[in-house]
Amino acid sequence: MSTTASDQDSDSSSRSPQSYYSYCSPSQQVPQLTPDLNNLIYLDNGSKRNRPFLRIIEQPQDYFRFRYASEMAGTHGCLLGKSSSTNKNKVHPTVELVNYTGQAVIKCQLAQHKTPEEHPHKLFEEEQDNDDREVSCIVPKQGIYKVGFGGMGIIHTAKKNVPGLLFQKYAEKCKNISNKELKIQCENMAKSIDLNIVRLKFSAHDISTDREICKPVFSEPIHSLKSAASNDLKICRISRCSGRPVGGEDVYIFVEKVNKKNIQIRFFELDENGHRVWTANGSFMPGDVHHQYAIIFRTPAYKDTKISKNVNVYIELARPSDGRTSEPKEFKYIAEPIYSNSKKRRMNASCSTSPASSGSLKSISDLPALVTLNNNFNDENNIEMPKTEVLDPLTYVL
Amino acid sequence: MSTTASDQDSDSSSRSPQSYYSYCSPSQQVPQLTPDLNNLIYLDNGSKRNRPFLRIIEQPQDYFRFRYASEMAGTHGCLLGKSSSTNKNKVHPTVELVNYTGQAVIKCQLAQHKTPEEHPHKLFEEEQDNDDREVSCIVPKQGIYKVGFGGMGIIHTAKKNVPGLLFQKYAEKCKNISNKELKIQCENMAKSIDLNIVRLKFSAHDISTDREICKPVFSEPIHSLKSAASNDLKICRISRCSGRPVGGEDVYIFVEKVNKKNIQIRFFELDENGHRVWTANGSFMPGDVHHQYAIIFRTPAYKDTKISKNVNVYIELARPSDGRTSEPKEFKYIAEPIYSNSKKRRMNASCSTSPASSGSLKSISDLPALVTLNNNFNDENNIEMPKTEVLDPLTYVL
DNA sequence: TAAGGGGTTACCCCCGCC
DNA sequence: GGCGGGGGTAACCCCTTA
Repeated sequence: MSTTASDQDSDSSSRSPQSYYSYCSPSQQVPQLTPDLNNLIYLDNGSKRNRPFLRIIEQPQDYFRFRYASEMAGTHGCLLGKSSSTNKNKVHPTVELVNYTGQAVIKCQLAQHKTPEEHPHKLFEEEQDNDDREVSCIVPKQGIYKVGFGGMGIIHTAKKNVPGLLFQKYAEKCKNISNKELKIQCENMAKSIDLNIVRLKFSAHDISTDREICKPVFSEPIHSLKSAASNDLKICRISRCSGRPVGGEDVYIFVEKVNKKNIQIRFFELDENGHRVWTANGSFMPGDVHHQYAIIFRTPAYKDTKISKNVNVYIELARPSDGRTSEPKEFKYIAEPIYSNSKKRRMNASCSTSPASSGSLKSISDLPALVTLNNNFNDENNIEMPKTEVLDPLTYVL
Repeated sequence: MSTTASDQDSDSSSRSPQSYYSYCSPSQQVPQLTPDLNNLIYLDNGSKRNRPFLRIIEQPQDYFRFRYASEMAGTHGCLLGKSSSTNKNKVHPTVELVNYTGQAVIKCQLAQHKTPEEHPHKLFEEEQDNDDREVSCIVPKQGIYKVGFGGMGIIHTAKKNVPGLLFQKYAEKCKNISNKELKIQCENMAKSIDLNIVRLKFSAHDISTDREICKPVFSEPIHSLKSAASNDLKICRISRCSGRPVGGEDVYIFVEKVNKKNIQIRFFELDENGHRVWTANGSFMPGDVHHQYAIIFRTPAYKDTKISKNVNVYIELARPSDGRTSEPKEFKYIAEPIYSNSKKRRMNASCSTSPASSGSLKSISDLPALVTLNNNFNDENNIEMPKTEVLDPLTYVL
């Protein structure tokens, strides 16, 4: 949801002004090898004119499956550009070297999420058998200083190998401390590295001297697709998508891997401008999360329990640790007949996903009448529940 | 469910008559170190009088967690007797050497499920640091020829180590074939061994010569608790436990680990004698099994869709590969008002497990009225669904 | 600390689709 | 047939409770 600009390393003390130019709207797609008039915009700024800098034209996708070395036997697809998901045609992470003439080498390697340091995971290039931890390209190509990095993969370094890798790296640099001491330090360092998030680091180098032409740029983070700490949140199936405004009704949902101590179910309502005018949490306890893949929760009461007509709201999963949310699913609070103005009630008030269908929410009118009737309340009887029967929502917050 | 007798090795060509005596009812508990009058029964048979034999007094539990060597750092509880689950006091697998005088060594080791051969997993004895694959005890103790094997664990040998283990074992025995050939044979042999099931093999030996005093006995199989091929089946939560006799309604259930290609949801009805007078399967496809832990299925139609009063049936999980089933959960087919004789309908016709409660089925009267009303049909309207709206149950069979 | 359990890591393999 | 995904298993690691 958050369309953050590609961040220059946030820990770097001297923030380069160039970083302000590296913003790239996710919706903006810049095809490779075609003239890009956007360049003119960047030349329009007086203070930075003529200083070379790198800028990310196409961010990498947010989520990607990191593969272990043992999984590299076959082929499993490469890291794509962020806009590949919205468009049909595939693009790759792309950078441009601006305000530079002559040849240069652009290198790509993996950096940690929180620091500019090298990441223990390995950037892998298809069909290239180099054992470096980086991928290189030369600009200009066809006269253009833009280069897309295609065919890259991320090889997941086994956790147990990380301390050794760091030790190797620092062994010659740090001769002043004992091996034993260094080993302990490397072990501590290893613990601080998040193996589920990497960033791409692009740097530009003089083709003959290898000297850096400008400051490197860092991509937005790429999250491991298989970890419950960083994966994509998703509501796959939901047992009911309507209910009473007083709440307190059980809903069974099937979800992609979640951590039971780090998940919320959020109900919210949007106004016509798309602003959230009401939110509340579904109530459940960690024990109601079944093996990371399913949750039973109780619907929260709507802000007005005496609504006279149905209200459409949304349900989403939210992960407190990083603020990520799932795609929302629709939910409808059904007006109780006693408060309803119209005596005509709708029959299509509730819905249910069918076993035969896949996870996506169906149009209500697609559903067989039998199913749409299942969860209706016996509204002809018009029974109002005693207040004491509505269980208190125990909102669970991390 | 099946109360099989402890089986003498079924592959043995000459079946020992003693095996007929080794039957031990699961409900029968023989406390250790107390006189056992049952012995008299066994002495009553003319043909076998005075021949020594081993008999299992207490079977091991059906399900146990096999631990990897890497998990043996702490302690995780030992293998118990089968009747420990029904009683409070713990018992251990126990054998008795009958018709023997003088001292003897009783050994216990792991055997494969289908053959009397040694199992690659390792029997482990607490506080004993022996690297044997067996546990030994000496009888008589306190004058009694019964011995309980306490403090045993099962160490799961890694699958990849099995061929090597077999090779080691056969290397000196089979000098007539080449190492290469033997290696291949060991690899094939390894594939045929079920690592998720073991049996205990008890043998009695002369204390000085180590010669076997009688044929060994084999316990009932012990299943690995963590594998979906052998674990305990369980329905943990169920979104509804009542429905229409015509079936076709969605039910969401949370289950313990299952294999989507090897699981069925069975509805059945019992008569007053406990015989299954009707069975039908819930319909779903492998894709409706969510990550091994949850299933959406459609209820089957009851044999009579025009029942005039509610019918209580049961739902269970069934695993075709080994015929195992879960504990059943109750389900009620609700008579449609049009066919009902009585005009008084029950309000407690449906139920739902509450998020706050654990998995076990609650008494219907325990449930809050609000919840019990959720899934009722709008029976006041008395709408009969057109036949075409009822989806055909697509019974999935392995 | 014993006794049980759930979750994570690393690995292995299966699909549907070109 | 092999790409581009994806789910399941094996092995390991750690957490709850009492």
